[in-house]
Amino acid sequence: MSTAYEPKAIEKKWQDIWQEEKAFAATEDYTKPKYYALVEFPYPSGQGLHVGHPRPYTALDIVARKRRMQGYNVLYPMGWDAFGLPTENYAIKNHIHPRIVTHNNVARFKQQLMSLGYSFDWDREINTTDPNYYKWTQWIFLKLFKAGLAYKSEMPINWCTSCKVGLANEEVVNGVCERCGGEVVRRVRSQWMLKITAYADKLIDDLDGLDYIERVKVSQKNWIGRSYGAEVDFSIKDKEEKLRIYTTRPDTLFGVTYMVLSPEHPYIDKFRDEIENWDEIAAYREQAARKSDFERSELAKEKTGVPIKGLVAVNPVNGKEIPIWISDYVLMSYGTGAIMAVPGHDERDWEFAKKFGLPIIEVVAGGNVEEAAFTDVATGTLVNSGFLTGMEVADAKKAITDWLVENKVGTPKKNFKLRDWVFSRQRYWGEPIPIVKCEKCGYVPLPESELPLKLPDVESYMPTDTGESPLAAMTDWVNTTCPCCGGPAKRETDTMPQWAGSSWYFLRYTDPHNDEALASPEALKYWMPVDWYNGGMEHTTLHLLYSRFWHKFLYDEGVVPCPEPYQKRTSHGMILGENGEKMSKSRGNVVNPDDIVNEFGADTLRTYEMFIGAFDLSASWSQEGVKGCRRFLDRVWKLQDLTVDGDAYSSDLETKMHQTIKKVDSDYESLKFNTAIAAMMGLVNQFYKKGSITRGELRTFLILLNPVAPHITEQMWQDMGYEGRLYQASWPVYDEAKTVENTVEVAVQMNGKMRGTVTIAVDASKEDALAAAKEALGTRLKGEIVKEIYVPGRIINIVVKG
RNA sequence: GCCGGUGUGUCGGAAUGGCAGACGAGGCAGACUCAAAAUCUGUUGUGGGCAACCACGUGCGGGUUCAAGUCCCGCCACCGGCACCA
Repeated sequence: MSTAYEPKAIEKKWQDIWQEEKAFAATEDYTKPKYYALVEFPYPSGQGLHVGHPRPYTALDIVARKRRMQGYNVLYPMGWDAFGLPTENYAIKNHIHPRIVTHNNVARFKQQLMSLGYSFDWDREINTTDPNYYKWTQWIFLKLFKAGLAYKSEMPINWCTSCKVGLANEEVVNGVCERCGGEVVRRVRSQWMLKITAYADKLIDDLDGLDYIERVKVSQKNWIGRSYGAEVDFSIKDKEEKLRIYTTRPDTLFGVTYMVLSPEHPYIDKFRDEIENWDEIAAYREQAARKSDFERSELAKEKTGVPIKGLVAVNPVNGKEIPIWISDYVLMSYGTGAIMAVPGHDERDWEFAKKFGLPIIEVVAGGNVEEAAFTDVATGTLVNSGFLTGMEVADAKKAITDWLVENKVGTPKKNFKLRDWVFSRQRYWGEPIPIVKCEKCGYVPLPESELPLKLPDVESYMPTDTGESPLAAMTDWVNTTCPCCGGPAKRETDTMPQWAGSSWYFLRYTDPHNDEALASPEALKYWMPVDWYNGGMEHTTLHLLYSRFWHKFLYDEGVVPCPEPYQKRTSHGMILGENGEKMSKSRGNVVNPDDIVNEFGADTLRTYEMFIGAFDLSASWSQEGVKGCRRFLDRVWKLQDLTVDGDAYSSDLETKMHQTIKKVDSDYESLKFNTAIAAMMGLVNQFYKKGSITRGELRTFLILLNPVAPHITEQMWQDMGYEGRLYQASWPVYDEAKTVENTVEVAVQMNGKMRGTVTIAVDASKEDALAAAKEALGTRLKGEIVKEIYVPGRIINIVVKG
């Protein structure tokens, strides 16, 4: 009899052995085939590890361990995305330096991750707050600056009047500060911006060659929001200036009945003297300016606006004079800040026209424009549209665009919803921006030799009243000399956002200790791109887009060897509390992974998290389910007592063995860990039913289970006296021919309804199969047979009439 | 409103158009035990029938097919994201 299964007695022991033997170190042998598996590195929060973390980590740990057993040189690294607001706020509240808070949190996280037995290569651990790391974050920023992709711009930010602090959009809830409930207003500040829009086309087009799950691609495309249309110049009566608009429906130009300017449109001030109802316009504009984003969207349903008296636009296609309105449903930040309104074929324009009694002209047949805007572009023929009348929408678009170009009143134009990236934070705990401002020379980049520009060790990192970064108070640090002219200059006091460090960290893992470059060209050439990257859906449009942007830029600069950082991207679902709600302290449904490891063991936690359900869907925690997985591992442990001699598979289980290898192998590849584990549970049940397992069967079984439950299997491997370590074993292969039984149970149906089963040879002829089926049906088979269907190995269906 | 996702036993969840409910949990019955826990064995969709068996059953309504949880059309509910992008 074996001793009882005691995870505590074996898990720490094997973790230490693996560490000592450098079992999972990626080697520098660039002749071997490589595999780079990556999970998003965590933000080391003060709460410690959440049970959500192990889900993706275990999933790719399974893939990494399997790849090693398949002979790959595997890179599976881990690190810390440690700059950020929560640490800074905690530091302020508790009067501990953020560096120390980070250090403590990282230590705790690392200890917790270690206790789960992940095969991370800990020699490559990185930390975004390490000056040796952020030196290269700053280096990339300088490259962006020199390439003209980093620039300063006036931008409104969210300002909490009570905390006196700039807030991220996510920190503004229902128009008030998330933390104190204080009023949030918009303040205009000069901010560093990154020109991600310069890569908008590539960020969409290059998705085609990538193995990303479809919904990630769709989200990225929608976020970038590319549209094709035309810019058209409307003349303004008795004026030289043209009113330029953007439209995706130039084909509807004959249906324009009015124009709308955004309240921020420069023409309003420009033509102030001509506007007869200036007071009314000014009042509307002020009202719009006062609205927060929240209020603007709340009031989105009810359109508001004021006609501008004294200005009249002229439609270039037919010379018709049309009124110009001002309304906040037109945004200054998209297109030209002005639109042509076609109420017959645009829902917003239709709503506005109905409210203010403006005319509606039908120019595309197919709907009833008095009832609703007709926006279908697939069907419909142009009417009331001069030379376009009679054309289909697609043809009309092309014809009118040609006409606009020919008559020099418009051009084809492509637009994006994507905005440039606001890259400044008025905070202490982030990477300093390596720029100084000189009165004479303007914004001057620090020379590379001065990197890293370290965060000064301030006494107080409290936010200031003025909305400036706490760094601004550090006059010794701020006042410097200009690298260009040597005159007095001031350092930039804003820091980078948390997204900066995570936008290139996957490159650093390939060569984490390099002092000469962010990574050596050889390491990058060998390891990149990442073969499989898994992370949360919440990072689809921010982190994933930002890091692709940086990578593409570095590719254009010749720093990295490939245009895309990640070949494959998958996403995991959330783990919810037992009540099906998101885990949170206030709901009291938080499960601490440490407790599960203590009570059941790391292997049980790993197995359960993989068994809980489909990997990409959210799943509710169940303590009973955890117990079931522990019970399974107990049964695995006791297989040792059933072992009999024999390196081969026993004849009655041979097929089952080959089937299970095939199933587990393919399920691990397609993230179907729950069914892989179910298959292994089924196999264990068979061993018990039979009452014995050969050494050869157990050996294969241990390898299959190892990626999920590495400690128990490694221990059993040793106890059974198999050669070497289990982590060094080779992944088993199956024989396709041996995955099929000689005889098979086939369902028998009559008129498509189940009537029983027959056991026949797997390659039985149709005649034999039908004969067997008819015998099984016996007297129940009556009436005239009209059709007989036989799908070998699957089903026999006899269709009768009468 | 738009985009994406999800609806299957008591619960978590399985099912290349081919035996719905694998696997796990829970329940019930039994074995072991003085007893309980643990463990082991059996059983477990609903209704009818002593039984063989029959009928019904994958959110709702239609359809295609010899055969639909799966494909098509039209809805409903819930979850997540975006929100006047011309």
